Amino acid sequence: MKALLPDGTELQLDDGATGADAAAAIGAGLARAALAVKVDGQLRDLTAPLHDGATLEILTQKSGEEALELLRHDTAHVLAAAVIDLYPGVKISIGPPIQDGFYYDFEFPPGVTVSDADFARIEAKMKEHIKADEQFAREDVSVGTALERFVREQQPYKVELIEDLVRNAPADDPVETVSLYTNGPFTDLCRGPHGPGTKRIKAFKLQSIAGAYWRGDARRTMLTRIYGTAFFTKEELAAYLERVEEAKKRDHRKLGRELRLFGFSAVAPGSAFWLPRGTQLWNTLVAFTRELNRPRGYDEVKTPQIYDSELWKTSGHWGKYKENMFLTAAEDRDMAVKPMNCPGHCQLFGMQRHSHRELPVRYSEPGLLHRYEPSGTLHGLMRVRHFAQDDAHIFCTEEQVQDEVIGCLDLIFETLGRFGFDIDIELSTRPENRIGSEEMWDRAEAKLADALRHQGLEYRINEGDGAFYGPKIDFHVTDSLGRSWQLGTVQLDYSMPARFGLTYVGADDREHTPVMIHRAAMGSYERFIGMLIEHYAGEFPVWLSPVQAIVLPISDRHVDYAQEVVAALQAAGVRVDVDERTESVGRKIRDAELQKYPYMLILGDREAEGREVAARRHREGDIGSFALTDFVARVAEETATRSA
RNA sequence: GCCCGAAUAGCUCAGCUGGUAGAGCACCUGUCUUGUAAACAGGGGGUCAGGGGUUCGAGUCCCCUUUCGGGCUCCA
Repeated sequence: MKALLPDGTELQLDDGATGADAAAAIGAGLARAALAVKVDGQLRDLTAPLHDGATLEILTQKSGEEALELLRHDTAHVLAAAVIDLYPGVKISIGPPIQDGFYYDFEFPPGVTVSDADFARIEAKMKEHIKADEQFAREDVSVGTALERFVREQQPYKVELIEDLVRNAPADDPVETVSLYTNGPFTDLCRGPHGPGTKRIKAFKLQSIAGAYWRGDARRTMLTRIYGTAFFTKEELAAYLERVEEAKKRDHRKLGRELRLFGFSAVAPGSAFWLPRGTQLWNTLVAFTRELNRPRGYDEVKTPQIYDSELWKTSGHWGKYKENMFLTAAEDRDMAVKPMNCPGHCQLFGMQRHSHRELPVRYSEPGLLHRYEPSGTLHGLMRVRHFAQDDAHIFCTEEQVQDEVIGCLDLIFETLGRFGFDIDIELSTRPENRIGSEEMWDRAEAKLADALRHQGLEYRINEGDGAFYGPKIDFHVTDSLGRSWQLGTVQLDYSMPARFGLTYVGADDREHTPVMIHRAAMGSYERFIGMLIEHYAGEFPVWLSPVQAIVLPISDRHVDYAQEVVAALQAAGVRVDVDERTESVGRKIRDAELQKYPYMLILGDREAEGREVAARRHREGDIGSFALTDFVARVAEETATRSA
């Protein structure tokens, strides 16, 4: 029989030949390096028989992501083998490869807890299995045989997985057999494929331990998840661990403290205390928001913090989010601190009569919000209990929805584009727990999809993740350690205006219910600042930097001129510090570099005489001398145009 | 909220199997008056997160609480 190779050549093989045979026919080196084979684009074990006319690609460690995934999947099985050796009675569930590594979920016997202190012991046992070069042997068995086996071995999770496989199979293609993979003492229900043997695992490391609910369901057992990673070489593993260490240096919680932007206190968990510099950064972003909103027809408004529970019942939040709101009472009235601005904006809209001629009405408000987030979900600035959004609500007619959504997408891109983030877009559709009719959801989801297509944007559908009142488009960005966070959002809402009885008077002189669009570009300022810190590693562009320059007089006799320079910069709106300590210039520069000031201005006799500044750029070093007026103009220009 | 772990000076950390706290940086004072990434000397600063227990004796062992870290669930 024949097989076709990636370079277009044909390979002659005996009937019944396997991927391993094909690799051997090409060359002994490839045979040794082979991990798996891609047959007609499908990854298979090397031992799987080929068919005539198959297109083949031999997977080796040079094959990139797919090869790494295979290796990590192999390593997950070795981890399970080691854990079964060390913890008799352990129950196994699943162990897939993931981004950057793998995990395996276990239920340890009652009373047994495993922590990262046990990693050394588990890793040692894994090494024994790797050294033994145990082969991954695949076996296709009937559902009955597999069930019997896992029942006998008291592995209820595997039994449940098989039962679900059978149950969820389409009627015209029922599941009759399942595949098992055995490496050493361990046999797992597994789709495969796997590499030839455990010895291919040249470098691995267990990384962390975590609880994880069985099947991701908080009502079910919490399993113990062990995370690890694996590479084909020790050098790659070392390089990866080094990258992780480097990424940790960008952590916004660390930089926030070092750069004196914000802090946290146990007296207000999940709520940042903003130091002067952090507050400045915050205000710069709010000013940026206002500047973008103004020409787009937004009007800034202010609404109260605390409302009667009746308002939350009307909006629907009381039913769905009461547990996550800060509740209070005043004169026996149940009140709640606002977790979002929309009901307040509905109240505001309803305070006046509106003609269709006024629409769209666009209210923006950087309002302070409080959400009683579960303690375990808090995370630096990324997930907090007290925050503000660059929030706005648009009330418009059905006909205006398309243009308004497009306008929102445009605004979000202009906002996020300024910072150069890599953005992932998601369209989140109707959730299980929702209000409104199916027709409403059909229409709303279609409108958002249309707007995305109109803008030529790539997006992914996130089934069932919409807000309870409508579908949404979300903008996601990843942090320094690869965790994804939602920033901007556009949400279509056909429910809340009706619940609040909002109307406008149409051209037909009748009352109509407006459509409401909720949108934010940065999301919350807190999270956005957290992302910015990690994105820039604390080295903000000039326009954004809390303090843009620091003046460094060389000796005490230069302090007067330094004050003059400070005054000139401040008069032009430049944010500037001065270091008047009687320290060496080297010392002042070092400290200023560590604080990541974009500009350092060194002032000595030469500068004082010539009305100049000797400028130094963060990271770059000396950039030469400027006439004081020229330098002031430069920074003012960079700030005004946000060009540096 | 759930699982695992952690909490020692402002920060980063040391403190062996229990014998009542230490370093570097930062801070303060003095000397030095400095030309592009760390001058020198001295000094102050800790109810070892909080509470309870075991013990002759607890930073160290046990329990509870709080907060934080890594995940899971959740995220209007």
